[in-house]
Amino acid sequence: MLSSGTQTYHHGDLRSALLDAAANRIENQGIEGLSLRKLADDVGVSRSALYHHFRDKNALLNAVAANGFANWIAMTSESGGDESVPAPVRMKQFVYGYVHWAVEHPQLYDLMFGRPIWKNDLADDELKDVAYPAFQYMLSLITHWQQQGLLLADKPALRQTQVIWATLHGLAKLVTDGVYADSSHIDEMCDCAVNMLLPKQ
Amino acid sequence: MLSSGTQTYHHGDLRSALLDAAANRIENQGIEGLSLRKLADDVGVSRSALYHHFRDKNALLNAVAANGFANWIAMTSESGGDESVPAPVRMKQFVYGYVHWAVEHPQLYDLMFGRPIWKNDLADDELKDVAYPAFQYMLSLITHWQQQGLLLADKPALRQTQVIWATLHGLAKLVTDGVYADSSHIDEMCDCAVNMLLPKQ
DNA sequence: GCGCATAATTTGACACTGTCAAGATAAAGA
DNA sequence: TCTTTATCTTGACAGTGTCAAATTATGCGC
Repeated sequence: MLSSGTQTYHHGDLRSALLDAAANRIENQGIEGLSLRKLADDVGVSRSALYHHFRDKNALLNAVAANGFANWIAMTSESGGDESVPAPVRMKQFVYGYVHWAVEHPQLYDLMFGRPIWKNDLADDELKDVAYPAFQYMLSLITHWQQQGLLLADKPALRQTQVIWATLHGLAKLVTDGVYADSSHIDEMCDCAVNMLLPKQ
Repeated sequence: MLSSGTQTYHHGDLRSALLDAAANRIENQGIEGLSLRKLADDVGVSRSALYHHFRDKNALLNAVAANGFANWIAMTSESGGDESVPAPVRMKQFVYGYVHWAVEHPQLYDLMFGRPIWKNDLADDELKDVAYPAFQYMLSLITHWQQQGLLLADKPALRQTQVIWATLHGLAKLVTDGVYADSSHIDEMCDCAVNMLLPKQ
């Protein structure tokens, strides 16, 4: 009784059903609230059926993060690619896009850029294959800004990329974590960040 | 058989013994690796003795974070307080101090400024009482920089504080999480950040 | 269409987690 | 000394991730 297109054997496409359910639960309850057994209940399957599609809980999280990066890259290249608008405007749009995406997917953002996966060396090859190009894309984009004269000419592009990314990352995390800033002033904060990072407006 | 100064009843000062052991374990294995039962073993006490000194595991983490903030404030006011050195140098020292402290205590920094505690509203009053003054101190410090002409005069100090803090926070997290930057270039990144954030050098 | 190999799924079990209730112990106060 | 009170332990429970063995259903070769 196979209903839709590409899928594996008898229970339908369990792998992507698990991925969807996991993404949903993460979005709502956060990574902490994700239990493999509840997940199995959501999909209507036994608690250890998952292990035939993912080696680990970590492998499942990696796959969710990988999907997130694919989504993220789509959003990012959309707001950065249009060559007809002037570079400063594109930079502003990029900053807005970056922070807003993080605010709209706080838990997913946390999973993708957070300590548990990267510092503890839990990222598998599949995730690295999609995450590293994303990092590289940011580098090329900001290098491009520098070439267009938006940034300091006498500082290495890599360092400026790291600082700009740090600012975006920090804005995103402070807002999503609710530590100090709240989400009603995101745009003002983004504006201020662009103003401070562009040497001459 | 009470050995040292201020302590409660018969087992000695269990509360602070637990705090010390918890801080040690967090420093080494991270928050994820902290189990109340291992902690009890470390101190040589039963698994639920802890509940007479902390309501929860969360209450214990709050107390560790609160200690971290006390430590952090001591470090911070040390590098920012000396009025004899010029303001730009002090700012640079502050940036260095901030990022280096985070890199030296990555797990503790994560606990103090991370999502689990703040977003999920798990911070108790004791923690807020020591954390909010820390945030306020950063605001007053950066406002002071603005008054001395280091920052943009036409942008609100609060916004610039948020952006600067976001940059520091982002640098710290990117380095400690090992996402993109590694720790051998911390100083170069800090230098670059200061250069980019100061409108005229 | 039949039977076998193989993949998918389930059940049982284990070690581990945080937390609580009830009992045991030792200290403090009268 | 006796009572009270705080401290600590033991037993228990629900929940977690993970694995081995058993069960089921699917696809392929005949």
